[in-house]
Amino acid sequence: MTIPSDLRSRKRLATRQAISNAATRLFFVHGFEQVTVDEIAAAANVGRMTVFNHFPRKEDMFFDREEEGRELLREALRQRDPAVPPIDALRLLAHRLVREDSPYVTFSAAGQGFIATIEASDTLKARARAIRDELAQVVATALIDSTGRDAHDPLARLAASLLLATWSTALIEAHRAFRRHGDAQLAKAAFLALVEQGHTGLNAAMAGTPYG
Amino acid sequence: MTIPSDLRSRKRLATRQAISNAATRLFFVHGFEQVTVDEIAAAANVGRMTVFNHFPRKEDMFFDREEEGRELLREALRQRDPAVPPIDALRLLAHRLVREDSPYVTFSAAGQGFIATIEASDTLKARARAIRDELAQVVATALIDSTGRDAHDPLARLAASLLLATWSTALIEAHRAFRRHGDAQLAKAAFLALVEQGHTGLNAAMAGTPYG
DNA sequence: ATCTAAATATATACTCAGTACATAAATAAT
DNA sequence: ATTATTTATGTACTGAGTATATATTTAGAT
Repeated sequence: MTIPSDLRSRKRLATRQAISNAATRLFFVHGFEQVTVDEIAAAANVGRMTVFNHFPRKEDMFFDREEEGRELLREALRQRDPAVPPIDALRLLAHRLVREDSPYVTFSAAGQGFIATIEASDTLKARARAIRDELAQVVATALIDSTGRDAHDPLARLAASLLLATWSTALIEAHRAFRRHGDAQLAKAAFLALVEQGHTGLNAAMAGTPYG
Repeated sequence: MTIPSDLRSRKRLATRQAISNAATRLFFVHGFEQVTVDEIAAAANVGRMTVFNHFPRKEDMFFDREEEGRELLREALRQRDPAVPPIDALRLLAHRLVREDSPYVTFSAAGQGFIATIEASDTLKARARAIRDELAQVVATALIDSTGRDAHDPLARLAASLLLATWSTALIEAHRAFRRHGDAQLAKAAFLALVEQGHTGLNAAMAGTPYG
């Protein structure tokens, strides 16, 4: 067992990036289903098998950076002020992301292309839903960990599910608002307004539980 | 243009049923991914193309009856007492389904097999999520129709999304409860308890809006 | 009953994602 | 320089889904 040297991992990362970039560009232009893996391999100047070596599924080239989102949620819960209930910590995270212009809540032409590409493909929509459920699982686990409740507590899963439903709806609707009015500030406001509305309900649902 | 006669549609339906039955049985026994379309065609005594003629996607053989669920929601909203807010009408629907032993909220060994088969397959899980989103869309549309609000009202979508998140979580957790305790009554109680909890939040989120 | 048109079933040949397995090329470590 | 390990890639396969053509069955009219 040897620690991977710098040159090797940098080369590997470069190859991965080349593939991801070529793929994303092609997906944006022609649509996900219209681009074949062979075309991506050719565009990235690698063999077809190299593509699958880095990305087990075609969708993974589009949804790179999944892990970041997961880590964002985990961190926010881990580093929260103990006086702040976990769910509220995530509400504050939403505000912070907007304040700090995080790419997750940035509305721009590029972002529209990203969303439009997803909306135009059943496969990408399916993957987006799967990611939403994975994030809900992360939140549920974190909620359980930070309250010391039973690992199978259905309440934690309900809270997590409602939270992710709120966030994803808020994101989608904010993108819709941006598409209609072309105003990024307005879209951000719409995002936060829906997050607040959802969290109002979430707090009510969890009032009197350890998650409230 | 001729109206399809009885014999024809009965034969077509019989073929469809034969395929669906053969497929579902094979999926239960061997798992979704392990069964090929060729095997299904053989088991149902039809040609391979006939399978795709009736079911565009392999998953469709498993999730037959989708339309029923959609219609159930639409009907509940259409036939509701005007004094009852639309969201509450759906809460009452949940109770009615349990009271009337609807297959959707019945917990049994067969139901367990159904859920277990889904849980064991990424493809089926993806389809289940897609159906959840389709139902959310149905609810959102119905909410908008029954209140006369703007067709793009983000609040309706948020409400629908929270509602479906609640229901699907409640269903999954009830199945988990049944798996652990083997008690159908307990599972039903767990289902209703989570639905109530979710709707408490939903009502709070929608208080002061036309959907409350 | 026979003929015609429509609906339904099926055969053939294809595309493309993803897998299994083998091998080559590059890099690390001695 | 040699050997071991990682990374890239080639070949051959499986299986879902599509396109298209054809056969078979049923409906409806005369």
